Amino acid sequence: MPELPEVETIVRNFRPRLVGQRIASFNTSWPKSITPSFPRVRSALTDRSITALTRRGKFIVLHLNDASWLLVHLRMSGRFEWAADAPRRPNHIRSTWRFTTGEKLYFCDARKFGRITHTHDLAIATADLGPEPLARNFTPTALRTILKQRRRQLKPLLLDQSVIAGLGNIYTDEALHRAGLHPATTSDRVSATQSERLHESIRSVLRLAIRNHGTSIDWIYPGGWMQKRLRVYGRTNEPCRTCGTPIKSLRIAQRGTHICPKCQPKNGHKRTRRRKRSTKG
DNA sequence: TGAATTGTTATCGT
DNA sequence: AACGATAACAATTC
Repeated sequence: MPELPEVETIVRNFRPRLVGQRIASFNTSWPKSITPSFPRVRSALTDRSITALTRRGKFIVLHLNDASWLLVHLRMSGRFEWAADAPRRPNHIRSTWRFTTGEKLYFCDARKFGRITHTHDLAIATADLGPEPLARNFTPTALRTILKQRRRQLKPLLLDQSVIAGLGNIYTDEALHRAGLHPATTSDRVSATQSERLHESIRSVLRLAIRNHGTSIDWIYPGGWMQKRLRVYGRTNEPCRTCGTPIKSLRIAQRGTHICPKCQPKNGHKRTRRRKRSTKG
């Protein structure tokens, strides 16, 4: 559930108190979530200091003082919690960091899908992630190239972390609506103008969501208010904020998908068919 | 109670 | 072979 803006918010929130801490001990009650293995990660972490906290796609990256890294992926329901900040002992604690200051950090995860990975080579660990959509090198041309290189429906293409890192179900739907594109549109049929609009939509919706500290949909991720600004996600049958047409929910690539049928027409308004056929032999 | 939820991976087909 | 579509899966909530 947490996507790029939520992960970015978490990183910003935890950075001041986490960076500089030295790990006294690390423990888990769910070793399946730890890679390469709990004993190896425990010894890699013990007595190390955290020198920086960053984000790559939906991964939280803890930089350690021996030039190794700990990657945390929240998947659906993962979250961090400082023991001292919790009014009572949190539910679903899976892993615990104890620091030399005496502070304790919990990794809580109701659904146990979250993953914690230690690596000595960050580049290898993140090798199959696509570009950061908010980075300078993610230009309109870069997106145009991505769309033309493939021939896939836009929705699963944008959800694919190896294509672009950080988009999930919410912001994919939001970006496509803002760009006026139907999620089932085939990527190589997106025009240059549409591609440029999609590029702008992706970046502006992510920036807006970060400014709003992410989307709080349910119990999983509290604290954000981007849900007030969403235009399609979770708004089935509610009026489109652009044209008033009821938002429709459909299923694309086994994912719940939300569109405005008027703002995001299936084939655009032009060319509804193509005749070209491969004649290579 | 079981349908819904998401990102990743394995598998199947072209 | 490379790519794209699809199914399965992790486990829990409401």
